[in-house]
Amino acid sequence: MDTLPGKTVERLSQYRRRLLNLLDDNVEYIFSHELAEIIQISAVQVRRDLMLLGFSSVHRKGYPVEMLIEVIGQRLDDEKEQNVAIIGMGNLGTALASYLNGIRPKLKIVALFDIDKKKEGMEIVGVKCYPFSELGKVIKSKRVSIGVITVPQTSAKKVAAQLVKNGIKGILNFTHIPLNVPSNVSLEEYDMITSLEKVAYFVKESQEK
Amino acid sequence: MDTLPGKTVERLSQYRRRLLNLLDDNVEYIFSHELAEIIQISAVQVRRDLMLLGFSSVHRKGYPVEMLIEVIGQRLDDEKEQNVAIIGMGNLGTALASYLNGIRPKLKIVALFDIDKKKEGMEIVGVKCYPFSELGKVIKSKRVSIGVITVPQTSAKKVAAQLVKNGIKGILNFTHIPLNVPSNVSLEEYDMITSLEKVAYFVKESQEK
DNA sequence: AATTAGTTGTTATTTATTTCACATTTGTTT
DNA sequence: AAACAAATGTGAAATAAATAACAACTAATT
Ligand SMILES: NC(=O)c1ccc[n+]([C@@H]2O[C@H](COP(=O)([O-])OP(=O)(O)OC[C@H]3O[C@@H](n4cnc5c(N)ncnc54)[C@H](O)[C@@H]3O)[C@@H](O)[C@H]2O)c1
Ligand SMILES: NC(=O)c1ccc[n+]([C@@H]2O[C@H](COP(=O)([O-])OP(=O)(O)OC[C@H]3O[C@@H](n4cnc5c(N)ncnc54)[C@H](O)[C@@H]3O)[C@@H](O)[C@H]2O)c1
Repeated sequence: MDTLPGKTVERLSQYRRRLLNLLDDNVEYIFSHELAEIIQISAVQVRRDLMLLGFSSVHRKGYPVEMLIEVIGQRLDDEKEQNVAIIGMGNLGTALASYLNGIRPKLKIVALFDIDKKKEGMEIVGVKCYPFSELGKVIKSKRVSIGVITVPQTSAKKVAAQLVKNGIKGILNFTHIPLNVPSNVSLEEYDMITSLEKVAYFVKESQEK
Repeated sequence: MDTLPGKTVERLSQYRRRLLNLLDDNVEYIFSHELAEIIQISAVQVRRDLMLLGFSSVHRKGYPVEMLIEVIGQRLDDEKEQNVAIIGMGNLGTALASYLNGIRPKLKIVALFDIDKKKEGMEIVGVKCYPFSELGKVIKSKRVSIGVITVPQTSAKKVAAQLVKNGIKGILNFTHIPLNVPSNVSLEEYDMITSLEKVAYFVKESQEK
C-alpha cells in the first residue's frame, strides 16, 4: 500500500477530528459534501482522499462515521503507540505539552526536557520534565520516536543533532531555524511568523484592489 | 504587479529572515545555491522566487543581501504599518504575544483580548489586554486589520464572527475549528495536531520499509 | 417494477508548483 | 584577448494537486 501524499495526510487528520465531533453528536452517516462543507474544501477533494483509503460509502446514505474514523486510524496511526518528547519547556513548550497531551490515543507525550535546573523534575499534565543531559537515556528507556523542538533558536541545531544522534525518527520543529537532518528522519517545520506574514501580505494585496 | 503565489510568499518570508541573520554577520552578497542550502531547498527555486520579484543579482558575486531584504520588504510589507490583535490570552496566546511582538517592524501587536476579568488591564511585553466586549471599539481606534485567534475551540467561531463584523481584514486561526469567513477576509489556519500527526505518519511509513 | 433523484468513484482535464536544461553573462586565468 | 569558470535567468518539461465531468449505482417514490 502506497505512502499517502502529505497533503492528503493533513486532510485525513482533519477529517478524523471532525468525524470524532460528529460521533459525539450521534451522527451515523455523512455525505462527502457535508464533510467538505465543514472543512471548507470541495466534495471531490474529500472523495478523492477517501478513495486513496479504498473506503466506500453506503450508497445514498453516505460514509459511516464510526467506520471511517476507524479506517483513517488504520492508515494514519501506528499499530503500537508512538512516543513523543518535547524539548524546551518555555512558553510554547508548556502550552504544547498541555495541548497535545492525550489528544490522540496513539500519540503519547512521554517526556519533557529542559536545561533549566529549576524545571527539572517538574510535572506538566502528569508528564515529567527531565534535564537535557538525560536525553539519550530517556529516549531509549521510554522508546521515544518523535521529538518536538521548542527551545530558543540558538539551541535548535544542537538539540536536533542530539535527537538524531539518539535515534529519533521524526522531528517537529517550531523554531524558525531550518534544520538539516538525515533523510531517514521525518522533518516537519512550522514557523508562526511566516503564517502571520502570509496573512499580512494577502491583506495588503486585497486592499490594493 | 501580480499577487505572488502563497508558496512564494512563505519562502520570501523565510529568505528575509535568513538574510537578516546574514546581514548581522556582515555578509554582503549571497549566491542562490547558498541561500538554498540554508533553507534546504533547491537553488532554482530560490532564483525563480527572486525572478518573480524582478530582482537581479550582481553577476558572479551573487545577490546583494541588504538590497534583497529591501526588495522583499517592498513586496511583502504594507507601506503603512499593519496592526495585529491577539484574542485569547491563555497559554498559547501569551506565548505568541511575546514571540510576535517586535519581530517585524511593520507588524505591530497593538492589542490583546480576553473574556477573563482577571486578565483585563494586564500587560504582556508592553501590550495591553482588553476585555473582549471592547473588541469593536479597540479594533477601530487602533486600526487593527489582522486578528490572531487563540481562544478555546468552543469560542472560535463566535470570535471569528465578531472580528469579521468589526471589519477585520485577515485572520490567523490556531484553533482546530475550521472557520468560514467572507472571501474578502484572508484566512490562514494552522493546526499543531495535524503537524504532529503528519510527522507520526511519515515516521510509521519509514519504519515499515 | 419502473422512474426519479441524489451521491458516489473514477477518469480526464486543468491548474499550480517544481525541476531541468541551457544559452547568456561576466569575472578570472592563462 | 582568448579560453575558461561560475552563476544566473528563463522557456520548456515534469510533477503534484485540485477540479470537472460523468457513468454507475441505489434508495425512495410512483
Ligand atoms: N512563543 C511562541 O509563541 C513561539 C511561537 C513560534 C515559535 N517559537 C519558537 O519556539 C522556541 C521557544 O519559544 P518560547 O517562547 O517557548 O521560548 P522560551 O524562552 O520561553 O523557552 C525556551 C525554553 O527552552 C529551554 N532550553 C534552552 N536551551 C535548551 C536546551 N539546549 N535543551 C533543552 N531546553 C533548553 C529554556 O530553559 C526555556 O525553558 C523559540 O525558538 C521560538 O522562536 C515560539
Ligand atoms: N496550547 C497550545 O499549544 C495550542 C496549540 C495549538 C492550538 N491551540 C489552540 O489554541 C487555543 C488556545 O489554547 P490555550 O492552550 O492557550 O488555551 P487556554 O485555555 O490556556 O487559553 C484560552 C484563553 O482564551 C480566553 N477566552 C475564552 N473565550 C474567549 C472569548 N470569547 N474572547 C476572548 N478570550 C476568550 C480564556 O479566558 C483563556 O485565557 C485552543 O483552541 C487550542 O485548541 C493551543
